[in-house]
Amino acid sequence: MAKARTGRPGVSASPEQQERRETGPLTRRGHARRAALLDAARRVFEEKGFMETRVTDIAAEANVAQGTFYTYFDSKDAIFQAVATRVAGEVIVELGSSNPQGAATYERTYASMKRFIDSYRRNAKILALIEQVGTFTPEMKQIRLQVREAGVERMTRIIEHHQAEGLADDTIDANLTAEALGSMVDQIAHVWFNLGKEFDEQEMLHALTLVWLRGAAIYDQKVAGQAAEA
Amino acid sequence: MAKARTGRPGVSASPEQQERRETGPLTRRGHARRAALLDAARRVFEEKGFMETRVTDIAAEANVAQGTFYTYFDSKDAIFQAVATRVAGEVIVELGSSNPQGAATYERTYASMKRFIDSYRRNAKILALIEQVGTFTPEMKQIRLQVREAGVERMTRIIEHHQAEGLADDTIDANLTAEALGSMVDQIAHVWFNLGKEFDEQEMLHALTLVWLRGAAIYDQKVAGQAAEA
Amino acid sequence: MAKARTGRPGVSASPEQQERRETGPLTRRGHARRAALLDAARRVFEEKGFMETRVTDIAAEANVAQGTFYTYFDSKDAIFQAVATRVAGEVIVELGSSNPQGAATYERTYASMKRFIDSYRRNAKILALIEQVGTFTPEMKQIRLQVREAGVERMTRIIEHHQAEGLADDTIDANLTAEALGSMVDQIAHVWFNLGKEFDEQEMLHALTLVWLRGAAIYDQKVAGQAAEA
Amino acid sequence: MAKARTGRPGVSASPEQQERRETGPLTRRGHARRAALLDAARRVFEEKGFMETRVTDIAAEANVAQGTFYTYFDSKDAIFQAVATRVAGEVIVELGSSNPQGAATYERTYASMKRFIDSYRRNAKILALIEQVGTFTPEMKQIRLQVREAGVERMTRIIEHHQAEGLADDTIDANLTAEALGSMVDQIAHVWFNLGKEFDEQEMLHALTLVWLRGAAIYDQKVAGQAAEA
DNA sequence: AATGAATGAGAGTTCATTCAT
DNA sequence: CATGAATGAACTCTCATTCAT
Repeated sequence: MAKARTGRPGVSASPEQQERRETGPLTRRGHARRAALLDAARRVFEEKGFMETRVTDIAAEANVAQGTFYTYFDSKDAIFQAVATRVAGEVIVELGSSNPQGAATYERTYASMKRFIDSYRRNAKILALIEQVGTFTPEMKQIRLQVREAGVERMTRIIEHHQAEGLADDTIDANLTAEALGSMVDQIAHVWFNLGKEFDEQEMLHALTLVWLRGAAIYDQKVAGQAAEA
Repeated sequence: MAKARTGRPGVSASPEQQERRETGPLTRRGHARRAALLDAARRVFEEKGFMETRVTDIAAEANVAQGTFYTYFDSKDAIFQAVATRVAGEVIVELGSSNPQGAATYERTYASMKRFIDSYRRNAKILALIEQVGTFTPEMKQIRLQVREAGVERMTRIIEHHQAEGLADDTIDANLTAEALGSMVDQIAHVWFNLGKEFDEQEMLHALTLVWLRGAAIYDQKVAGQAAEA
Repeated sequence: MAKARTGRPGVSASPEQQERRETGPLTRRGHARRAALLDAARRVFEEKGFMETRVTDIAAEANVAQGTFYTYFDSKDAIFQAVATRVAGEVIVELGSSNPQGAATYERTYASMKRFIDSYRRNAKILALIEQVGTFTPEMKQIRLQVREAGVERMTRIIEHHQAEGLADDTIDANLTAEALGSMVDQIAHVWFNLGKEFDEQEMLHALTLVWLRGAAIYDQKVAGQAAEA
Repeated sequence: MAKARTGRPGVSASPEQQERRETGPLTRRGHARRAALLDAARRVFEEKGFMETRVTDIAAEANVAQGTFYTYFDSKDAIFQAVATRVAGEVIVELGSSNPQGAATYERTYASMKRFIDSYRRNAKILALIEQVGTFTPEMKQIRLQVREAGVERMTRIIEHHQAEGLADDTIDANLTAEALGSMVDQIAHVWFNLGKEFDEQEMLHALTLVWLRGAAIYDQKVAGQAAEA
């Protein structure tokens, strides 16, 4: 009789169909599929970018039919948000896992920089996409800011710690300084890995470390020594 | 740029129309039309973003028929590139216009920061779009890098000037340091005006100025003074 | 009915499942499930109409999984037909249950009208859907005509009875007149309950009764009296 | 660069694009195209019904590309409404064009019935579709009621005219009687031409005419004569 | 040189139906 | 028998670009 009125835009899915998408998969197999789709999506997004990625591509990469995609995700935007949230979470965890205690010596700061740069490099593509998609979606802007915030907060705590210990100029605003220095590292990584400008890793890490310590007004012998030699 | 998939594939524009586009407008009226389209495009792009902007919108905003658009520009991509190039040029000129001679005192540096921030604020939307579109087009990446380069180069010269005059630690790499500090300012402006994080203008400018001077290892009384007071 | 285009074309259901559908439910629980699905379907169809009803909705309303639906019914079309047949049967029974014997006085005719109108009102939504779906399915057209036929036949018998008793003009064609008068009542009910035109119940029943008695050329005192008064 | 984000549901057409649809075609060629599409739509709707009609079918029938359809109409629903409105208007005009003056003799009434039946037969398919689509769209319900109203009003005036002239029982409610009798004729035509029940034209017209005159309580010699003969 | 209409390849999404567990 | 997930053919609508006038 009546053929299916399939794919008619403007007619939204019946509530019952959407429920599963909201509830999440119920069976073990369902969970596996969802995860497979997420992984596939990450790979395709990294390869093709957001706009060039088609839902078809993701489904194909995950070896499922197109319709299956919609069992788990509402739309391309939705799965991107899921991927982005996961990556953002990972990056935040990676940054926070390091031990920021003790004095910020040149070596420690250098190691910290290296850790950030490595983490960024690994996730550069997705981070860039978050940035790009953030242009049209407020949610992505939030995620982008959260990643940033994690880094900035950590820097703020380090600076405050040094100020409290008398190891840093305590007349400066720790938070704003951290905002500035965090931005510096963030942007260098972006220019490096996303815009494709090439830097020598060691030299760049050295430069960042020096500027960071000086900018944070931390009294460090090596830095001071360098200044003294001048 | 990547080929558009729509239109009438397989059928290319008639030779005459092609030629007209390549020659550029010859008459005075033609020039005016082209300028009107560029202005309209900038406005529409700023309002709607790149993806959401339709060629129709630009034509309507410029009060010309849709077909007329293609008399002056090859494609949506082409007009965006034209807009971007113009804005980038303006920004570069604005940054370069200031006088970087003389010692980089706190006041001068602060003023310089303010100039940059103001310029960015005025052009924030288009700069963000350049960034966004740069995700898929190498040409835009280049333009983005050029804007950056202009700022970085200027900072490099300032640092080198101070090093030559004995007013700054000359053991540091002037160029890499400029890259870092330039990134800092750039990114702060981006977070501020595009991601919408709010900062107190004076405080932020103060913080940026201090970090800049310290990070560049410039010997300045006020900065030193502050450190001394601590 | 016309073939559905979706699903997994080319792959037909496994023989076992096919058989189960044809045999009908054997266990007591099976019967209950089938009934629950029918009830649920009626409710959903009434609320959403045929096209907007999804198999999912019916399954959810009946608290069974989607797959279970197909254990009992071949398709959405099939369950609609089952619902329609049931409702049609009920309506036919309701109409036939009244006692058409004796002279068709004003009071009796009025009461009969009222019974019809009430029955229609109760089943209006499904009757309208039968009509609607009848647009594409011959089976539904048949069911629609059967309901009608039941009413028309009954009216035919009444008229013929009166003609035989000398209580009505016997030069008129009893059957065609019944067709006309049956259509009248049917359509009024449709306009009233489905198209939403509002009528005063008593006045409308009065008007229908008068037209019916006059149209059927039945000699009734009250009707004649009214005419005489004029 | 960016490929067209074509057909992305959820993103509505830019205002400028929609404008033409609202303004209507500006050139003569445009008007012709619009008319061609309307004609094509009517043909396809009549052949396939509403649900089975695809926008593709209409475009093909009108010998235009799919996209051209959307230059003139928002959607399938929109063009159906346009077709329906036009047909409804035609029917209303056809009904109103006849001259209802003078006494409603048997012959005049018979001719009037014939005119209605012929008009309905010609437009039966579309009228049925209006009915069907009316199930989901209030606008169609309105159009359907308007067509009805035109007929009912005309009948009301005829009855009132006769009542005023002393040629009809003036104790009956002219309007409700017209509602009843109009419904009768309407529904007979529907059953006849849409549900496919076959009637002998002359006999049916005769029956309708008699019932109409009697039901409207009009004193006519032939009718009275028939009654007298009985 | 300008206009307004024409084009058509696709992209996203739905849902009846089937199948593995 | 029940369940929940899988399938994929359709179908609608968009918009960059071209063309006839």
